[in-house]
Amino acid sequence: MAIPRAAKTQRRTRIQEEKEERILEAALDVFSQNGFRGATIDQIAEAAGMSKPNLLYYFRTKEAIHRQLIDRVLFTWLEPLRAFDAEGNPESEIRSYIRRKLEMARDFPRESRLFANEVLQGAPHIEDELKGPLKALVDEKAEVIRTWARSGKIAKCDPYHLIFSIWSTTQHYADFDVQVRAVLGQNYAGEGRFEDAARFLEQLFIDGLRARQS
Amino acid sequence: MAIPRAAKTQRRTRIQEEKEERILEAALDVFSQNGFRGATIDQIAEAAGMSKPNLLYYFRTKEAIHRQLIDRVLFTWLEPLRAFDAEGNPESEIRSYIRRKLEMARDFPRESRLFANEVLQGAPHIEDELKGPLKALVDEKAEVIRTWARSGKIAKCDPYHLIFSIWSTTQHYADFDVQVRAVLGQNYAGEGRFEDAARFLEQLFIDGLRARQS
DNA sequence: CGATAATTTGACCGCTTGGTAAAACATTAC
DNA sequence: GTAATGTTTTACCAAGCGGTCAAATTATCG
Repeated sequence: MAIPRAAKTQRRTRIQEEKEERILEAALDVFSQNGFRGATIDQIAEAAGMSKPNLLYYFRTKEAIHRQLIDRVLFTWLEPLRAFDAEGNPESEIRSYIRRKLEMARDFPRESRLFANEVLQGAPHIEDELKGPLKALVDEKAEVIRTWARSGKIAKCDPYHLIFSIWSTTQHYADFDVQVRAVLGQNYAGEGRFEDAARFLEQLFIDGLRARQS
Repeated sequence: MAIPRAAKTQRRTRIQEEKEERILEAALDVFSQNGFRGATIDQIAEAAGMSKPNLLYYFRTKEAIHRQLIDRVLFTWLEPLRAFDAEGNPESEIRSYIRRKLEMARDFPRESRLFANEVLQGAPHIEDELKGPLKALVDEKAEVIRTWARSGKIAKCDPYHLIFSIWSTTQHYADFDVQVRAVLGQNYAGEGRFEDAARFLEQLFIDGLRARQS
């Protein structure tokens, strides 16, 4: 009798732990490439090397898999912003924020695309998280930036749009990877593009935000 | 007898013209919100106010609708970059390019999202266009930028990443609109965000690219 | 008008999809 | 060992999907 699925007992078995991980890993592949509606349970099951009903034994619905993935990603995705330190040196804080975000785009492109897919399609599953925790965190860091600007450490600028522009420029290398590769062409498209991007973006933001007297 | 669908005669009737337009308009809504796989013909037909078989009388397959939409968008989407003038003043050229791209994000967000959806999911339908015409155009304009940099009119920088960063920052306001609204909150989220964005981005890029002696 | 071509509809098909039921099989605890 | 629990499989279903077909309807033109 196994009516209640894999969650009746509080303790998760070794098998549960391992299989759920495999499913999430496979689902990340599939969701990030096809979006929620475009992904099928069969695809995920095959990628995870198990049958569809077996997968559904661990996650009752497609949405359940997606939700858990999104929750994870959302958390780690904001890590770099959380690390933004009000006490640190503005220039080096911004510089290392850009660098960290770029590293994430390079090392976790699937996570970035999962998130992009979700937001692009109207964020039907995470509107609350965006309006709640995300907004709160951004508000907090925006205040830090505003303080820096007021004390003349960086140029006066709208902190929200500054954050948006760092998000968009860095995530571009994950979300629009195909386009970036197509434009740069074979010759250029080694992983070196991330270093070139880092150099360019650091120059742009640091020089663009350098405090001016005018 | 109407065996060959709406294309046998070279001359397109008034009805054809009008219905096809209505279908494409509806399809833009649906595709841009759900991506290709996520969109259904029924949805598009309903949005266009006609029955599914009727829609399929004008476009034989779902892909045919999508392809035509993509072709259109791709063309108009590159218009601002094409307008980039080698003879013009670098600062004002860059400034107006940013402004135009932002206007497009504001006025044609569905087109932007259609494109983003496509690229995000690996650009299965437009890889050739990216590697061909798009790359060619970017290569050309990159050379212009490089010339400006060499002659000291703007700071030395990687022209490709400069273009990427303008694309990403401006399109962000269309593609990630939900997130932008969520973060800015009710108070801020009037259309004024585009003006704030324009101010910020112009400042960032102009100051970030101002020629330096160092 | 009448004929011919263009358009629209309703019924339908085969396939894929998310999800279920129940029984077979494996593991663990005593 | 054996009983209880946890896991996996096989067979299946109802709904949704892209698309077809033939008949019905409407527009066009001489």
